[in-house]
Amino acid sequence: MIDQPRRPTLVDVAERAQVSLATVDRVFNRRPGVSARTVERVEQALVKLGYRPDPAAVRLARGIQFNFCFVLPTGTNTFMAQLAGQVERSLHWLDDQNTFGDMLRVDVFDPQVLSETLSGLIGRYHGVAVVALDHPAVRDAINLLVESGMVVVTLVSDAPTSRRHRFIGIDNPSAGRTAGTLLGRFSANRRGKLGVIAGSLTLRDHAERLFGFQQVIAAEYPALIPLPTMEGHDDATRCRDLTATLLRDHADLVGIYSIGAGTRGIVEALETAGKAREVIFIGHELTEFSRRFLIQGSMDAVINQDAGHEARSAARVLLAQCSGQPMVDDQERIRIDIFLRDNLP
Amino acid sequence: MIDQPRRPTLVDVAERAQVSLATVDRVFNRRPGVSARTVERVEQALVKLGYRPDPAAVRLARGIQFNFCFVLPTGTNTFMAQLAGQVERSLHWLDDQNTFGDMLRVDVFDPQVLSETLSGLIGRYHGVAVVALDHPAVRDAINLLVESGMVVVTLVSDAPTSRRHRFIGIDNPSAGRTAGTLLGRFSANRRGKLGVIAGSLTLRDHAERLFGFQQVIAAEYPALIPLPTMEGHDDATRCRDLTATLLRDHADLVGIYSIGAGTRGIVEALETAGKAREVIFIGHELTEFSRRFLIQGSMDAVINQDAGHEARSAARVLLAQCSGQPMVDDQERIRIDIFLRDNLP
DNA sequence: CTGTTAGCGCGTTCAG
DNA sequence: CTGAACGCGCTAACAG
Repeated sequence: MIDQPRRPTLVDVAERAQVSLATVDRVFNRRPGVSARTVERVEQALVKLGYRPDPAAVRLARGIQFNFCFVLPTGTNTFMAQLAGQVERSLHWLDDQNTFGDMLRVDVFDPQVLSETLSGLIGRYHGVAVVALDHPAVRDAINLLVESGMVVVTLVSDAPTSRRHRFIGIDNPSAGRTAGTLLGRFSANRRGKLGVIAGSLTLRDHAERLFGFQQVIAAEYPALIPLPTMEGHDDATRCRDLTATLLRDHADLVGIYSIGAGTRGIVEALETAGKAREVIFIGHELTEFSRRFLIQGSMDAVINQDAGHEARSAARVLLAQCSGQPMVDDQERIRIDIFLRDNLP
Repeated sequence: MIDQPRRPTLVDVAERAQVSLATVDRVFNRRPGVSARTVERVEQALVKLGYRPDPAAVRLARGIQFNFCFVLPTGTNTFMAQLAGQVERSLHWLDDQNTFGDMLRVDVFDPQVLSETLSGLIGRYHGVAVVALDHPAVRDAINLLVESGMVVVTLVSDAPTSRRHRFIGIDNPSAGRTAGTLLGRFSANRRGKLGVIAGSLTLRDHAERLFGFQQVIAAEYPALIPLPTMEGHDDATRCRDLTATLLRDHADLVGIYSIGAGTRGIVEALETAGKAREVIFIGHELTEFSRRFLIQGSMDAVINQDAGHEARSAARVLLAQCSGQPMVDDQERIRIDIFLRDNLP
């Protein structure tokens, strides 16, 4: 290939500034012990040559290694299983960056268990990514980690009042509004009730989605009346029964918004009642099931957060924070994906 | 931090296999000149220790440098400007990977110019990312590059019959179907005409979107009749005039699908006619304009491809192909984003 | 066939 | 205050 204009190295800069390699290094890394005059000369050479350190060489020379820990919920929720799988893959990637990662699975729904688990991590890792819970005990535990100098990011579910460095996940009120708009527009001016099934309203993200949803429906679609929100505890069987009740009690049911998991149960009930096409159904997270439901028409839209993206992003952000590198903000923003039958990946 | 179980190095493997560093290297990199017995021993040690090469060290030692070229269209189309900006940023990233990138802007709509430009790249780069055109001359030029040993990826617009290594962009027929479904469902069972404005139907991606769109409308929404497709040449003024004509001639216009650029003009005409709310309008690409139109309600949905994602993906894919590294397929799949007012980033 | 050795670009002692 | 020298993990000549 044609002339490779070899990128300038510290040696090049040293030559140009008529000093030694070590001196240039000291100036570049803002270490003390260099006379003002020399600093001046070196800095000139630095900018003149447009020096930029070779990240590979830096990593090699510094021999830096980090330890990260991913704390995920136990349980067999399809989305969390997906997330765990993707985190697993990110761990391999981290390995190549000379960083070791562990994955812990705990009952994040129990604030005590979660906060104790987190506290136990102090001093053992440089960074922690945790599917959090907005609870005082958890917040304190996170703050403890941060104060001890660790980098903490919350993943999927935030603890906004804590001092975590960053939240990696979607904007849940917006996700709820998105569901509301889709349901409203898909309803084709029909008039009637809306069923809303959450996992548990004590979960902040579910509560936030509900809020956004109700906001839009109330403001834009007065013909649609949301029924009291039910809690399906992310359980398919339970959701199925709730849906069956819904269908029995409300002949004018226009649509259902499922805020959490349990999608399978809802579709089952809809199909049993022969209303899978008639009732508009919107839920969260693209899984093998919701994917199938979209294709066969029993679901109308799926709001999704990309588990792979979230896992990779968490790994990248932790690494960037720990090693003081910049990051591409744009790349780390988790989108609120809308999937219809037509744009499935 | 706690015990860092230092990752095994080639030296560790060498010790364990009772051979020298060089021998291990030969075995690991499948180079000739090692006796079968030794190979055996070394491989055992390799797997036993779970050896994985340190990418940073490899890059440093190999001193590999690549030259990439990004070929983008000239013209001031907002999306292409976005793409160019994102490519610019990717070039910086590539720089850190010790890879130099150039960006060329040519009139890709002229097959001759494009194919000659491409042919001129032979031997000057290791990899090329090009916003292509499905034309025999272009296809031949791409094949020429590939045959000369270069890695070629098409970006945003494909040349599917060429031997490019990969296409980085969205599935356009699906994008068209997505627009069709949204328009159909948003139409709330209204009955009437649909305006369709493309940039130019000689552009493969526009033709593909149109195909998908019509497919869905014909099959699922018989109450909606697409009018003959018009060509706005991605020009706002022209699109405005076309839209004005459309509104004048068809009182029963239910919606408009804009396949290419020129969104601004369409909204202008809609607002002049006081029909911005009444007529459903769906278009492509999220820009500062379409963003505003979504918020103010003159657009109902935007189908988007993430220019930043595409630029980064092209860079990563080229690098991975050239250096023989694996890539995360999942991460390189460009999504068909749907944006409503509610889920704007 | 196998081992020794000199770098790659940078960080980090340790002398001067 | 400054410079020389070694090492990080790996590759690639060059010996043996």
